[in-house]
Amino acid sequence: MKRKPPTSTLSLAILGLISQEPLSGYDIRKVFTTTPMGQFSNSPGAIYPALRRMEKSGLIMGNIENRDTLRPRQIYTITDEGRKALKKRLSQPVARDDVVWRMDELMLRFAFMGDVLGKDGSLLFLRELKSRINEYIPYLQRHLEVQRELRSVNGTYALEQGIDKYKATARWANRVISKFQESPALENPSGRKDIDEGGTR
Amino acid sequence: MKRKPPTSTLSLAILGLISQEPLSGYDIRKVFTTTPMGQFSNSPGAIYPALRRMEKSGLIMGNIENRDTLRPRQIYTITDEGRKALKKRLSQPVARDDVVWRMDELMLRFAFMGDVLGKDGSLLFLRELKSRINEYIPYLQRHLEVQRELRSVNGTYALEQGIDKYKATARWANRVISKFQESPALENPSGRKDIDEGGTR
DNA sequence: AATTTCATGTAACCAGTTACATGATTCA
DNA sequence: TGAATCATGTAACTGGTTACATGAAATT
Repeated sequence: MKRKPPTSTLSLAILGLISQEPLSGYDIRKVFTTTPMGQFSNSPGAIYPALRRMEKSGLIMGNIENRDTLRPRQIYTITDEGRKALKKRLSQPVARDDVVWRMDELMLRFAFMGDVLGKDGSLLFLRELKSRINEYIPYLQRHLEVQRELRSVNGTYALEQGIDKYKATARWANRVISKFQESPALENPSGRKDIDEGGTR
Repeated sequence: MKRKPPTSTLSLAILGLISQEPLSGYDIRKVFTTTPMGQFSNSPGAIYPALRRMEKSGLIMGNIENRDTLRPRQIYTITDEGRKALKKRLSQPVARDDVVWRMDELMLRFAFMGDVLGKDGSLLFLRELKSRINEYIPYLQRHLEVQRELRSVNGTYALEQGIDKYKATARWANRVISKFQESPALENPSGRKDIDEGGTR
């Protein structure tokens, strides 16, 4: 019986990494412990069980390297089903709830989106993100007034910080949108590397 | 046997709310569903068990209102032990790991800190927060270079967004620090309300 | 009379953390 | 030869989500 695919942020991070190149559990841990991706957990007690869950649901496939030797390695490769699931997950429209509760996951989606959805998909994502943020900010600002009336000084400032962060993200989205529009509109949704896509640096 | 006090963000949010005034589980849910505090979960399946855990560990005490009537309400009040635990949790120094993994909790701490630690405590917290962020940003910027070399366009931008957010928070901290310093340095660590503390608005 | 709100809860499920365990291999 | 690294894993615990259940009271 195939289990249904896990949907945690960690699973997405792992699937995204494996989609770029086959990796072992240890490789994944290394990425998590040595890069800012570590925000999505780095404990073996999370990664190994997640890998097995993902294998059981058919998103990835483990191949034992050095079988029969003293130090076997499970190298996981993404399956066609996994690629389809990844694409589906990256293609989800940006919802208000994502902006409220799952900003980390949104940024993770954006980070892995380039190879899968290309520049066009990324642009669509950024425009949606901007819209959802701009719809959410007024709600927060109304609550700012409520907080002020409650005379909770710290509470008011804390809310202001939340608003600041969303504004910073909206500005970032604008900046990236213009950069994407400036550079030659080469589409690349297939995973192949464009020659010199980064030529504007 | 008393269980040891829960340490989740949700527990802190609940303890902070109850420290301001006695509340029922339903009251707490209402706060979570109608304000931006809802980020810290709003499901009854999280709140009611959390309340019972906190009661078992002695942080709060439930009193049944309308006992014997058809609609009893459990009103929870913070205990002395709970107040002590809250103060201790709010007084923790800001660690690098907090900045990396638990920004939400840090902001929650700041929001509840005013009544418990006063303006001095809040200032100390903000200065620590600023330092930890400024120590962390260079690490992120080094990884920005790595990402650029990997020619992962989206990955690079995603990291930039992370840095932007931290920078926005550092600027916010600076702003609040100056505001706290401008206004008359009335200390208020006792929970009593200063008359017109919000006079600078 | 029907719907919404008040108020509290449970059960099944999922998944993450901490801490520990194992044993080979490489390096100093 | 002892430490660090490679590589994989488990167990106990904690706690959150979804979905469901119950039933009174207030509202329309």
